[in-house]
Amino acid sequence: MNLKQFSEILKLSQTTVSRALNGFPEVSEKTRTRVLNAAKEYNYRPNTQAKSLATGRSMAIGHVLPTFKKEIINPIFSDFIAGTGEILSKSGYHMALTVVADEGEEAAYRDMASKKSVDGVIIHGPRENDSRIALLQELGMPFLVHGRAQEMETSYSWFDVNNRRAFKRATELLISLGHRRIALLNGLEYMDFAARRRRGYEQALTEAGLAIDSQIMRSEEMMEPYGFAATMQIMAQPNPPTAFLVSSVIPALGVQRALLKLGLQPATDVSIVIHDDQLSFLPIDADRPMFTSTRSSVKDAGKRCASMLLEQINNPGRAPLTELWEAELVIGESTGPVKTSR
Amino acid sequence: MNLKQFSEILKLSQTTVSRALNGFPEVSEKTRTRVLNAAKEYNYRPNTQAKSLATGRSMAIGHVLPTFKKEIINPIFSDFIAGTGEILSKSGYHMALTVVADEGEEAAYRDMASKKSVDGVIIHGPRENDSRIALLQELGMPFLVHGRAQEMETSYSWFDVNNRRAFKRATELLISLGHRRIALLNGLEYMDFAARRRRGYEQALTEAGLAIDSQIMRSEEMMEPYGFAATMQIMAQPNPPTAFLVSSVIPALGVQRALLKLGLQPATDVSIVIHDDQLSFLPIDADRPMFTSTRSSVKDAGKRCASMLLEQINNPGRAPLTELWEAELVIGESTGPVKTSR
DNA sequence: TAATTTATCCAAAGCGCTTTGAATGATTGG
DNA sequence: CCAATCATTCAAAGCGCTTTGGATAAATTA
Repeated sequence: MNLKQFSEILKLSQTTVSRALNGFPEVSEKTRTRVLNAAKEYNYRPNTQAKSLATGRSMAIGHVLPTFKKEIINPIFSDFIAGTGEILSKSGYHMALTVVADEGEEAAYRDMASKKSVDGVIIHGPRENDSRIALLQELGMPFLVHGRAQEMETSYSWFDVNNRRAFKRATELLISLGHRRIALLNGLEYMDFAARRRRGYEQALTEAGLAIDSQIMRSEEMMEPYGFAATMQIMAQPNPPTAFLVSSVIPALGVQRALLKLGLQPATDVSIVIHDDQLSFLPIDADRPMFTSTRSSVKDAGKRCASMLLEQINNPGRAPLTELWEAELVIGESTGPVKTSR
Repeated sequence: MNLKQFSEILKLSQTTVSRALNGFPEVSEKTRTRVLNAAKEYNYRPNTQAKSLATGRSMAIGHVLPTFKKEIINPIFSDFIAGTGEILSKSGYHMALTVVADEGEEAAYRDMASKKSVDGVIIHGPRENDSRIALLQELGMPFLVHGRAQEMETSYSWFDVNNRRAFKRATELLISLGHRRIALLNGLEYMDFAARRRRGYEQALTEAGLAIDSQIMRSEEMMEPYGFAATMQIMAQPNPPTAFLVSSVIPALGVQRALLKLGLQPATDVSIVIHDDQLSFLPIDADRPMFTSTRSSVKDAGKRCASMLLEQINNPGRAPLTELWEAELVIGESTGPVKTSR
């Protein structure tokens, strides 16, 4: 059923029906309810593409997912879009996903822009001086960065968690518990968030007069085996750390596995602090949190990002929006005072 | 830049340009290359909605994601779409995601159908006698079910892994290792795949003349704490099992954590077999697999589902397509012969 | 050479909607 | 009672593409 047929049934013009459906004031309440009821009865809904063509708005926001190295799509993504999607659907938007190989990323954005297939995009996992930002600005496509890209002169809209501060506080917590050697299992440091986390860690160490030792620092993709392998290796060193700072729950599970394999008890023998994105499938806070963590819900981040992007789309002229959230420091069962050496 | 402007530059009609771009034979090779080069030079790409409106095809396939209980979006989903997206983009398709609350699911499908916003959909996580199947058939929307729904009379296209067989074999393996009490930590059993897994497990037990004991069977959402809590509780029982069959890596990590906490060694004290969807962020097969598992890549499943759906879309008349994959049984480090009791 | 075929190209209609500009009828004021 | 205002409604022009049904020129055949 299309508008023409539908309006013939109602014995109204297409104009009136369209206006009635879209809430314009030039139509009487009586006819509006008549139209609305009939729409429900005949299950009439305007064709998406026709509507988009006429209005010039696609009512979609895009995510470009590069199958970054090893063809991984970050698991954090499922939680993020759970949040994003919730907000978007309330505004009648949906999400368009495009999966591309690393090289195809720029082309994918150009594609979206020239085909006008989306009204805006969310940029994930910004790197230093990320080229996507300049690209989208050039294309005139509204966008919001989930994270930030350092060393950018131009201003743009972003949403981020204060990763530096979070890791600084986490490190300080460990220091206050008496730990002097603290290992860092970071994410890939060409990712902006990981770089910031490292800076926070180093700041705290420096301010406490502790040395920064690259022997106990790692930077890799945040997977379980990474946590395991790195821990096994680091703990085998002559002067092993008494605490670990880990960038995500996933590798932290590997750390835990390694410690237990080594016969070491978390908290008593070795402390662990993690950053927790509160992934829905890896909740760590059943009753008493399993890990001490700096936590910030990635799903909530998704919600906020969606709102901010919509804001941006609906007010094209406006200045960039930025927002920085502080992570919460939650004490769990994985930290304790350093063991007074025999 | 639109087609009109673009064709004026080329001093050709819109018809010819359109045909050149879409590979129709009625245009000379010379003009075709001229058009193609110009398109690249001027960065011309046809407007998506206009094209869709004219052709009647949206070049999108839809995923409806219900934020099922606890607002979880299954982490398996990220890997699945990594596969799906890869195939789709090769064919010029993209994915449209809609996140809905449980109740809104049917409405979301109706919406897609009447708005003609997608050319087909993939149904995730089918339940018994799943109502979505009848709905989509009624709506005349091409679809493919990832999984199967039992007790459906009508035929439809599906792709599935032989979950029953996989769990039967896994159970048989444990039995052959001498295990007589085997716990099952299943997913939610109103999900078709989980119900089938349970049946496989029970079949193997029955055939071996072993009792089915609901005391050592659980069915819950596959999260880490579930594995932990269930294991702690089951192992505290009078006659604890000597092996665990676990539905996913995620709860298996919890099982492992529990065992280690209880001072039990996997394989030597308690055997574990899991089903492994080969999630990219939880690879268990670094060198020697950490877990013995029945494995089947969910990403590959995503690829195959995409192909099958496209097939379905491109040949509207054709009979439903079905495909059943066998999971691979991989021996890892988590299984061993039962401990001969003291 | 005239008639036919073939290879190219094009004008215009149509996809289903929104929106402009105008028309109609009802209401009000003088 | 007529003019002016207001509230409703509508016809038709677009949005940017594809595609039908020619038209034109070149190539082939008789």
